[in-house]
Amino acid sequence: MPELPEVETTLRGIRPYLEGRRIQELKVRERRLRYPITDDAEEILAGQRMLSLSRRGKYLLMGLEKGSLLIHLGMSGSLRIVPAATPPGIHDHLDLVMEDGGCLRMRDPRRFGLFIWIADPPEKHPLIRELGPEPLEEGFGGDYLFFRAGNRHLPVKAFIMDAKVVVGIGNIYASESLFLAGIHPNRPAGQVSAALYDLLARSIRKVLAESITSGGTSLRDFVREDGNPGYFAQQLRVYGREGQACHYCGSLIQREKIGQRSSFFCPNCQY
DNA sequence: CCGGACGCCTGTCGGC
DNA sequence: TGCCGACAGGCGTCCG
Repeated sequence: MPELPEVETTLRGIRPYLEGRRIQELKVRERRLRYPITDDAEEILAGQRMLSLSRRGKYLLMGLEKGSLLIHLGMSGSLRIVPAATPPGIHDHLDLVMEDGGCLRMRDPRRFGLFIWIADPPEKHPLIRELGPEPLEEGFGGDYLFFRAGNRHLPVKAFIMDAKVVVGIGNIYASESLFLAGIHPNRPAGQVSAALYDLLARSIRKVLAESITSGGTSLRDFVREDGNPGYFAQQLRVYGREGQACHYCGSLIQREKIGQRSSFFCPNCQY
């Protein structure tokens, strides 16, 4: 569920409560996430100072005095800052209690999320090592996408959702970006022109930046660190709007499965 | 190597 | 009211 804007929103929200502070203890109520939380995690984390927080794609990285925490929110995960005494709800799987009484609480009903400690630098970790460029940073643009697309036949929507190509774009923002660029999500990646990839790269940046400004998209699960929703759902142009009028031409927005994922597009504006 | 299908989990919603 | 299938923001693995 959380894509780059939701993870970025979460990062900005939790950073002031964590950066430079010392971890008092890790409390785990459910160890079975995507990878099980190992039995030594509590011992490793207790007493360590959190030196830095950052984001890589949809991963959150927390640099500690020794090693790092690697966190992913999967489909349904969220992180909130709560007073340590707040009773946990269902699916509140763990608390990272800080020495000042603040507490980072992870909720994840579907348990596709990840919370692991790693000893080596994160950029060497297999989950991070192969990731493509950040879409909002240098190194990402139309010429890069055009080059990577080569003669590939997969739908362009699946192509931009591949984290090895570019990180952070999930099902919502893929549909939104392709609408802005006027590209049909089912077009083979290798049959999109360099000029259109330039437009697509700009559209991706625009959509992600807009959403970050709005605090991300809340459809069902996503909440910000203070429990409030993000408001970008109100600005979605096609996602979730099947059967409704295209804001630009009035045609009815269609939904189609592409790569087992629902995709939304305007049949008139996108080709 | 590439692309598509599937599985991992729980919750919600709509139709019958 | 209850049941059942479809679907949900991600991603790794397997297979042809």
